Amino acid sequence: MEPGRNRKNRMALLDAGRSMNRAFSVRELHTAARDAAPRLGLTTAYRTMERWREEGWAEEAGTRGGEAVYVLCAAQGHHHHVVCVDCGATALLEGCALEPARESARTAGFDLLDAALGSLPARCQACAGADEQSA
Amino acid sequence: MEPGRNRKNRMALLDAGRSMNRAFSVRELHTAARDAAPRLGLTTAYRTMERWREEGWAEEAGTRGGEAVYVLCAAQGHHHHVVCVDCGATALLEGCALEPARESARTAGFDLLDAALGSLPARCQACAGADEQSA
DNA sequence: AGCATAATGACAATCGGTTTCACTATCGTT
DNA sequence: AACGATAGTGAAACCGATTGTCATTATGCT
Repeated sequence: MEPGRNRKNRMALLDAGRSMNRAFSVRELHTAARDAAPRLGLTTAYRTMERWREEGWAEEAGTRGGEAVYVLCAAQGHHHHVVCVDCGATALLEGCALEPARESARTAGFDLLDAALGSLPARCQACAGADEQSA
Repeated sequence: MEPGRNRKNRMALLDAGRSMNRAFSVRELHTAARDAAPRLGLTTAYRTMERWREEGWAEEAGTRGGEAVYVLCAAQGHHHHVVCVDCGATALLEGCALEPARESARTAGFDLLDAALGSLPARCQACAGADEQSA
C-alpha cells in the first residue's frame, strides 16, 4: 500500500475497514472512520473505496438494503469467500470450489468472471436461525 | 401464469420479455412492450417485474450501466445459468455445477443462496473477443 | 346497470452514488 | 523559508434508477 500524500484520512479509513471484520457499505465505513478523522467527507470515502477496488484490496460483495457492500481481502491470490447477505459475516472458501462451474460455463462458451464472483451470497448460521424464528 | 384482470398490458410485457432472449432492464422491457401497448407506463413495468420475481418467473442477474437486469426463467426447478455482463446473453449450465461450492460453504457454516446465484456473471465469446480488440 | 376492487399511469419523492469546483495539504526545489 | 506544481479534500449540486402517491380506469361479478 502506497499512502501517497495526506495519509491521515486514508489511514483512518483503512483502520476502520480492517476493524469491522465483515462486509460494509461506504457509508458505514465513513461513519466508523469519522471517530479518528472527524472532518472526513463522504466523497473521500467513496473515492478511497474505488481506489481500493482498482488496486485489488477490496471487492464488491453485493448489496444490502439498496447500498453496495464491500469486503477487504486479506488473501491476494485466487480465492473466493462467502458473505452473509443479512449481517455481512464472511468466510474464506477452501480450494477452488468454483472450478466445476467454470468448466460447465466454458463448454457453453462463457468465461466466468472471477472478479464478480469473489464473494458468494450466503446466509450464516446465526442469521439463518433468526430467520426461522421470525418465520 | 394467472393473468388476473386487464391482461393486455401484462401480455405485452411478457411477450416483449420472451422475445428478447437475453438479460434486460425494466426500462428496455418497457420500451419493447410499448410497440404492442403504447399507453403502457414505466411504473407498471416495474410493478410487473417485481411480481414476476415474487412468483419465480424472473430473477435478477446483476446490473449493467447502473440499472438492474433480469432474466426470464424457462426452467422452473433447480438450475443455474450464466449471463454475459456485457451483452446479456445467457446459457443454462448443465448439472449442479455449484454443489462443490455449496459443500465448501457448508463446512464454513454458511448456506449458499440459490436465489441469488441463479445467474452467474460471465463474459460470452463474442464480447470477450471484442474486449481483446479494444484492449 | 351497479358495485367492489385490481390495475394503471402521470407525477412527485427518495436515495445511492457521482461530479463539480474552489480550497488545502504535501512535496520537491530553490 | 518561500514557492510552485499537483494530489487530495469536502460541501453542495447533480443524476438516474427505483419507489410512493393518488386520482382515474378497467374488469369481473351480481
